[in-house]
Amino acid sequence: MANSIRQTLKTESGFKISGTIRLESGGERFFGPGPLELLERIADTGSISGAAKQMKMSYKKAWGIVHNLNTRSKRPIVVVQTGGEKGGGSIISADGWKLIEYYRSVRKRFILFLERESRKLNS
Amino acid sequence: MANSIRQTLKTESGFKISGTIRLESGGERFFGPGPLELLERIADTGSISGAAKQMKMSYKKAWGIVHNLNTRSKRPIVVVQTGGEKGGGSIISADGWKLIEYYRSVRKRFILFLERESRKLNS
DNA sequence: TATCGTTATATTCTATAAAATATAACGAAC
DNA sequence: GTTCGTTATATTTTATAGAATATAACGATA
Repeated sequence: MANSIRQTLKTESGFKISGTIRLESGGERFFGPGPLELLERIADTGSISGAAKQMKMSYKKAWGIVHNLNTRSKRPIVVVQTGGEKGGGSIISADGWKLIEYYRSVRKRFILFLERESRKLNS
Repeated sequence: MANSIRQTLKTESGFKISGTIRLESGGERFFGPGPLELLERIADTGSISGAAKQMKMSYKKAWGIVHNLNTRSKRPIVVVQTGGEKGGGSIISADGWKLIEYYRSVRKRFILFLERESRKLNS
């Protein structure tokens, strides 16, 4: 492959290989970069609405993601409290944290894969 | 990580790790699974319109993809003939084929990566 | 029970994407 | 110069996604 494509790709001023990975169950998407960031910000802010605001995402959409995660897991990923002091809030469950950590670890290896491939391409 | 997430993921009836990869230049997407399939079908049918029909995609969209590939490459990926015998047609250029082969080879390694990770997860 | 900010949900509006339709240009072959 | 199926392009219509708005429920605390 040390031929005209590589040539082409290089002369096109720096091609990169990028991508995304996600978890799916039963053919349906379950978890990916979007939900990951949302969970991280829920952990930060302590609420769905706060996380949504940070991501400039509508509360409705953020709530939908959380709802989807929770209804498709047998145990909740986000523990939600409606009402109460300060009106309520949300925290990441232990399972939620494990999910986050697992996805992060796979993503880390994925990024290494991409870097290896990009190096191979530009050499 | 041999703990409750794995447990969770397994009991959720077979989690898989899936994903997509693409080539990008200058931060913009250049090539991915969609264009790959389109090019393959153009090679099969000898025309953009035939490929579009096979993919149940509008001709306009297919043409847009081809146009994008060609205008962003210094040499055409798809050689297009308008008019002529049988009205015209399109063929994949040598550069186009190299692009296809390169993407396929990266994708092959990516699939191996996904399989390895999925095995790791379910063990 | 009045207050608070959040969760929960429905509804309406808007912007974007996709589909559908239409039409012209093309050039070899007859 | 007529025909052919394709490329090329504009326009209109439709469908989908997202944003915006509104409102109720919630439950601890004062």
